[in-house]
Amino acid sequence: MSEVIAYKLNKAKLEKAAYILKTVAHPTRLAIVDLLSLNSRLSVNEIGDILDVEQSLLSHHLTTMKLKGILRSEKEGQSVYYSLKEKDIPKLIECIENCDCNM
Amino acid sequence: MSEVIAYKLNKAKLEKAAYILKTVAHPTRLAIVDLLSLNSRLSVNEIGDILDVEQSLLSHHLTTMKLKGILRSEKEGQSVYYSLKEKDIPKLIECIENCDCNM
DNA sequence: TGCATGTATGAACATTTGTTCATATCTTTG
DNA sequence: CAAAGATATGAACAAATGTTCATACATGCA
Repeated sequence: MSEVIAYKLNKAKLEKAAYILKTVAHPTRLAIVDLLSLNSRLSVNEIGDILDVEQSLLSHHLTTMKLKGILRSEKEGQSVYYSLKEKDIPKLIECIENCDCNM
Repeated sequence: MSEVIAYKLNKAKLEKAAYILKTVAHPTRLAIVDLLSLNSRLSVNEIGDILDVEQSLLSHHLTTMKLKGILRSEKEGQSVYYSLKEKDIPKLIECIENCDCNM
């Protein structure tokens, strides 16, 4: 007769967490987070130059990340500056860096 | 004349991190991590009962997670017990829980 | 006003992931 | 050894994501 084994997360939390993680789980988007954790704000152009990502693709990524609450943006002249909205996100990277999972 | 703005992660690290994050970024797989952070090991059956996931689907998830170095498994009689191989992974969940990103 | 620059958008397509289903394998027990 | 239980596997299909391309929009400047 097995006991009910508890787990702490409910369905909604699990879905939300997965949703956020998915948003970040991409090399380019991780790089953006990393970059913005070291530089308080950067324009789309600057990010594109540094990461060497094509303009439209980068814009799609940024839009997604903003939509999901990870980034914030402010328009200034013709440039749009993005910055981290969620300060805890870079911790994910640290956290992952310490793991030595296989590939 | 803009300076080169450094970022700390190289391409390989970014790809690896994204790869691990992707593996975890799924409600069922997060639940598995959560469950196994609270119970040192569980059989496929137990996990399936608790999470109410169909056998084959669960097996696919577990196999993936094992392949990517997140879980470990040991066969015992007719059961297979899974446990967390990577102790830092549950930290991701905590980390994410503290964020208040949009949905 | 018209051109250049910076950014966004949307549709089409490509690729990756998730899910289901049928079936195989292994182990235990009658 | 046959049947039942636990888990894995693989192919087929479905759905979600990533990428590209063409083009639109906004802003600043000649």
